[in-house]
Amino acid sequence: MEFFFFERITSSLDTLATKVQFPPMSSENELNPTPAGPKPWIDAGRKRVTAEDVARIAGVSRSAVSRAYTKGAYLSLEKRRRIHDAAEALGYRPNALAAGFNSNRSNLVAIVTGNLNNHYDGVFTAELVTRLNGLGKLPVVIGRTTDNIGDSEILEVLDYPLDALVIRAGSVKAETVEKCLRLQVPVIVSGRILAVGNVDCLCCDNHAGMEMAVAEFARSGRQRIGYLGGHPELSAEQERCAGFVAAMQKRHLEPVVMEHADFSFEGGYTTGTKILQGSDRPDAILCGNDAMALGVMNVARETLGLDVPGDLAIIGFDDIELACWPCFDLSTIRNPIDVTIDGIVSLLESRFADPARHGETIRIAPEFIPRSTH
Amino acid sequence: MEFFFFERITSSLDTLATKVQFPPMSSENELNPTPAGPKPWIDAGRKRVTAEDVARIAGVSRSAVSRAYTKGAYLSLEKRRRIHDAAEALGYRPNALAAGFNSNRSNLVAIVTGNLNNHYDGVFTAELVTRLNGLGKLPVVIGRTTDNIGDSEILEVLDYPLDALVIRAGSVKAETVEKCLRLQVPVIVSGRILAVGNVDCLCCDNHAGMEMAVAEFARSGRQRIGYLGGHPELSAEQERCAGFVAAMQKRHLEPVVMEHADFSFEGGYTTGTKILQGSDRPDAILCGNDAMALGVMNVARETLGLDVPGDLAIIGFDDIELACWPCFDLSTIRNPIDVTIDGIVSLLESRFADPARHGETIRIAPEFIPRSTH
DNA sequence: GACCAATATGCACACGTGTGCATATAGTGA
DNA sequence: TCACTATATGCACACGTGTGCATATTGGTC
Repeated sequence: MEFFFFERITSSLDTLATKVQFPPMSSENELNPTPAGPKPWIDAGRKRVTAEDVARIAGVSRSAVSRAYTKGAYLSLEKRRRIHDAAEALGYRPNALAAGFNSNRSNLVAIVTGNLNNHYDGVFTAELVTRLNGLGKLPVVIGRTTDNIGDSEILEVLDYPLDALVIRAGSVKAETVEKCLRLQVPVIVSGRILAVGNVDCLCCDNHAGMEMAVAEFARSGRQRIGYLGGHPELSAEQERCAGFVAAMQKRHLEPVVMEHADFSFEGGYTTGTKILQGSDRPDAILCGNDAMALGVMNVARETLGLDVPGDLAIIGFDDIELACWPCFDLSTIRNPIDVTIDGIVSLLESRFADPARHGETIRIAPEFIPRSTH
Repeated sequence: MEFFFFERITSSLDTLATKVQFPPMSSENELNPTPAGPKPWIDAGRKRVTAEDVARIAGVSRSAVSRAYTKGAYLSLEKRRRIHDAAEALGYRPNALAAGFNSNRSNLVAIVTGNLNNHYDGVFTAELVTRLNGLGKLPVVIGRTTDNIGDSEILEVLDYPLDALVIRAGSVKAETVEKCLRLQVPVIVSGRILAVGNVDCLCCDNHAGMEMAVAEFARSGRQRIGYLGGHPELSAEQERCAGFVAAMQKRHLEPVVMEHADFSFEGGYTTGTKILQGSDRPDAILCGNDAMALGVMNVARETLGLDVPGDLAIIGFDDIELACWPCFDLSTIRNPIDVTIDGIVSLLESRFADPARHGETIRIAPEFIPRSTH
């Protein structure tokens, strides 16, 4: 009697099996034979199996099913087994969203990132995703590959009850962050410092990094130093540019050229061409990030046949994976992803433990990585 | 009287303001001044504002609030205005998860990807994320940067009611996919063909791609052709390797060497060193992907001082962005990401429209991109 | 047998929303 | 005034789960 439901499902599946058309056979077929038993096809009318269904099959109350998945809950061994069997037969898994729904934890953590095509941001996001997966969180990525992300996308994802929001968009408005906080969503900003209550921030000490780079150029006797930055609207660019200018002034040096591109290889290549073909060519270029530095290096070597570092010294910023490839071996300022991710995870855990704690700011120390381009 | 709730909130915030400690001031502070009015700090005890709260403030029923956010619903202009004002004052946004909870649409789409540090997979994921964002879906990324992802991670994310699951893990088991289908979660597999009912697949015609590459080597008179593939467990590698072997046999050519690495630059570099320093060096190497091809190229040029393509011809697979950088200018087989993503989105939409439709398989046509390394 | 603690189990509520249904009000035409 | 339609609004249910509370059963000790 109580097995009626179960029978209805299997019979429904058998009926379906005759109707559904298989995709064309492939060579994979014998490698991965479909095992015998009920075919796991999607049935338009049927919905996900719930605890109620399992309870009906196992002949227990729905509460018992819930307890079967709760460690430490009182439940007789006999029932636990019956429930487990029924769940197995039906393919039941507790709906984590429904569970989190009343415990007020969605496990959703949104990662808002600037431009995913930027190699550094891509690796950064991937690394953060990996860590969040390890913490049992669901990383929801919000980003674009074409352009930098805007604040409207952040507001959209806020419609979901996030456990936290990690923002890595250099131009996010303080006003937007405040809207997050009003919805009681903890915010962590990476890549810029934001003076808004309750927000945790991490940022590389870009100023110090640029000072290191200029010091290296000065030490090796470069006199005609140029600068190629990213989009001036981005916070990282503002700090790096200011750091460069300050370091130059300190040494009474005048920049030969100062240009801005878009933090991409293509940008570095195009603007690098303009700089190097200009009337007074620098003998050193400090780049706002590695991608642009590689673009400049390509112009120098491939297009103009210049010797790097003989004719032109180049220093980048970030230390992306490509920087240490033998063909580049780029001197650069490391903006350590691992340290930053560790910091984010640490801040997240502190915030989960005490949502109302005051905001904390972590400055990440950059490091000069001497290679062969300066 | 009915405004008691609102007053409680504001007074609670004002009390808090004296207790919470500000983060240290920064130079950003005057750029982004905190606007006057209630400070949007997180309050440990307070929860997200609900429609019920808005209803209380606006003096209407909760249904009315819901209708205020439903286009086309009957609601007097007067009420709509009052609700909008109250919502604005409280910072209310409908909880999208609760809304989707009973309409059986979570908007969550999981993307399971092999190794996020693989450049191709990284860009692929980023592009798919961008598209899904545009469709109003929440892309949940499951992946690792260290190793290839396993099936257990897929089963974990299945605890959430996904709208769909896009798998790009070359070694996913058919059994795992069946578990997804049993939970009524549509599955799209990219990068391999899986003969399981209701599953949509996309896969580049790797066999044809390798045939093109071998044809190019043969045309330019290369006789001593070697092969460097990825991990043999991955479906893409199996197809590519088989394609290479078949194309060679067809021309009565014997491979000089056949090795396998891990689809990474480092793998290509290390195994490339082994191949090129061996006793009989090939005059052409066909690589399983571009990353390894670039690794091989680095060994050849930087370490051994070989001329590419004079001493050694190289052809890769994928056509990643780096392949067309001037310093590489790598001849390769394009595995077009844009076409693949278009296909995924198209399959997704068909699947949403008719969840029970039979599985469809799309073969993506590869294209030979002649550059200067062959 | 009496008492108590430990174990087992079901009921009912909460979580936040959309919406079907019933009902109330306003507007229009005869 | 009546009938009919268009508009407006609230009640109550559904979605799937965890859990507090009350109650029932068991096992052990005096």
